[in-house]
Amino acid sequence: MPTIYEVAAAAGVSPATVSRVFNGANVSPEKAEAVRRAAKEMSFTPSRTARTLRLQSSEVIALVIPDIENPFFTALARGVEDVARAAGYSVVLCNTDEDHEKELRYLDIALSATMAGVIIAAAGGNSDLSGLIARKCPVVAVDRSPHGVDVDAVIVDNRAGGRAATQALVEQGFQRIACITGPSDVETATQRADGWRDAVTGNGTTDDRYLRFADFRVDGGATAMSELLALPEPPDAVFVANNLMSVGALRVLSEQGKLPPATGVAVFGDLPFLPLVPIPITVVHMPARHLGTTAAKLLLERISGDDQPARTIVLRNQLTPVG
Amino acid sequence: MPTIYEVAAAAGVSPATVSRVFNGANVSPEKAEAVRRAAKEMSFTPSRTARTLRLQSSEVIALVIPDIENPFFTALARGVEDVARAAGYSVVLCNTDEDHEKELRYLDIALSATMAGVIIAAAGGNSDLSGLIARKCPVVAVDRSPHGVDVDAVIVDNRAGGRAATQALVEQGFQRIACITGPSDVETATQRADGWRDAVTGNGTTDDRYLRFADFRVDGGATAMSELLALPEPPDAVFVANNLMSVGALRVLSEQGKLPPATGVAVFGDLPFLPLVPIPITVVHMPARHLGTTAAKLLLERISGDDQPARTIVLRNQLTPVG
DNA sequence: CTTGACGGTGAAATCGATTTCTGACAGGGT
DNA sequence: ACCCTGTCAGAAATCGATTTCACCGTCAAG
Repeated sequence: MPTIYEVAAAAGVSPATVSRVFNGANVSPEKAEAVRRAAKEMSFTPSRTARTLRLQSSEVIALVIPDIENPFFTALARGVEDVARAAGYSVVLCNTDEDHEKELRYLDIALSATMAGVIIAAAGGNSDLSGLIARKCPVVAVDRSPHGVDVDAVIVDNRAGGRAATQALVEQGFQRIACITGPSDVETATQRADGWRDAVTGNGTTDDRYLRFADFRVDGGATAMSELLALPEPPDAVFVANNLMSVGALRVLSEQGKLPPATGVAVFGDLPFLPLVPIPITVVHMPARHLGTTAAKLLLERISGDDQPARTIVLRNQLTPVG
Repeated sequence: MPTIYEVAAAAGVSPATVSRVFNGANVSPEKAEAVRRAAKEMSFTPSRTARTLRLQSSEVIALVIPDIENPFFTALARGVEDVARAAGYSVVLCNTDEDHEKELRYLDIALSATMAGVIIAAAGGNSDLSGLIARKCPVVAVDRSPHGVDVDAVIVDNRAGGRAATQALVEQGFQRIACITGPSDVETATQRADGWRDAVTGNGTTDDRYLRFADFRVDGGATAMSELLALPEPPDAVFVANNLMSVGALRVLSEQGKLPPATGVAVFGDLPFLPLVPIPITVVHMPARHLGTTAAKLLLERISGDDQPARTIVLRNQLTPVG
């Protein structure tokens, strides 16, 4: 790894001049050319580490997500990346696995590596962003807005989405509509369940025996579905609050020969890789990529010094009717 | 961001002592305690940037993949992450989008940030790893082994997998077996197609009109399938060389009412989120996570100084029969 | 009582880039 | 001829941690 000093020596100038060439300051054409030749010659790349240390900031933003294997979050990541790259920033992806400890570790890294900012889909509700806030590190919450701290957030209207999905089941004539949602300490999970409750109230059984808190994963969805079907009076329809759990739920329904249209199914969030649509289910489409691009834009604004009070942007979901 | 100097001042010791406390060198219990108290008090975190600059290496490894939205690569990423984290390393994910320029940029970053090592699923065959090699930066190739350079690699037997998948179609009695594979400059694509050719030779039409080079993406798979079906004598079966393209291909087959078992379908690689298995297709299961864990282990060995000649590890695929 | 070893500590050099400060020099106006 | 302005370039300080080197006690062996 050649350094700026070696390049300077080779080009017969001072390190300061080399730095100026690479940062677009005023340098005479001849010296600039000499520097560029020497740099190319020895394939010199300025050390980001040294640069970051000196400037106390880097062009890297951290994207902290709870589950890298969920297509929703990878689509979101693509959105973030597109915007960030266009602005000259690199994105590093941090997978927390819904684990607060891992999350905290990554936030620590973001700080101690003086990253430019953080976009976070918090694991659980009570993520500790206090360190970032105290250090004035720009933060944008996405998909889930953490409890208690006031930061920019980009979310969807979970309650309205849950309500609309459930409402669709009501209109299809189902009577006992169950709900499988995520962990009770995750805001998106409870809000979607609230939407379900809104829609079933007065339109069927609101009985909380039909409500299951699972884990936003395939197996959790399957387990919850099995439990529901084992009830004395099993539900005739189910609203599943995320994409992965719907996979599990549908598997169980399939095993028991109760696939739609026998059972009504509405899902919050899409599964991008279904080769065909053999089964009629209602889907609340999530603008995953837009969540990412929007969050990235907000973050870039903050990074460039914008310090207006925190904003919350609510994107719209779209309901795909049964088809 | 408090520095080691401020902690030293608060604890009444020298910065050297603070450093020693945090790195487990010999320090008297009282001073150590004082340092720890002061550090906690002002919630001090050592600057990774400074540390990295001084040590000329960081505990971060870069994982460079061509498509973060492909479940295969995210599963692989999980594997890498599990092993890396257990060894105290952080993983940063770099998505190249099959773009050589982006890839080169990320490799440059890895170098200039003095990362501990790189695991790369190369975009296209002729990725330029020469910079890494010249700088002796540990590299492990995964899934695809780059052309021309001799580095550790963890791969699967693509040709054997392609042959087995196609052979299964032969045994099911299909006559005109087509092949949809990836870009012709990606090794995995051509090898899988070679496997197809092995199996169809003498067992049906080897006509290269039945061979399509697509892009390893959903839409590419769909387009290729449409073209194949539009042939004067369309194929009665198809071997699709990756998971995403199979989604597109099956969509087209569905639209034309030619879903399996009417058409034979065999796929290299799995789609994890199929809620049910309504259609009988043959799947070559890829050990994605194992590819990741194995690659990470190799890399860690290299990082800790192992300099034996490069190795190639070939993992086994498993054929899931029609079901 | 001297010598050597050793644990504990601080001062200062170091990693590689950026930037301020300063000086040299050229050109234009009076 | 003199001053002022402006451009270009180098010396040196700086970012924050690590580590070498030197030094001081203390204690044990001779």
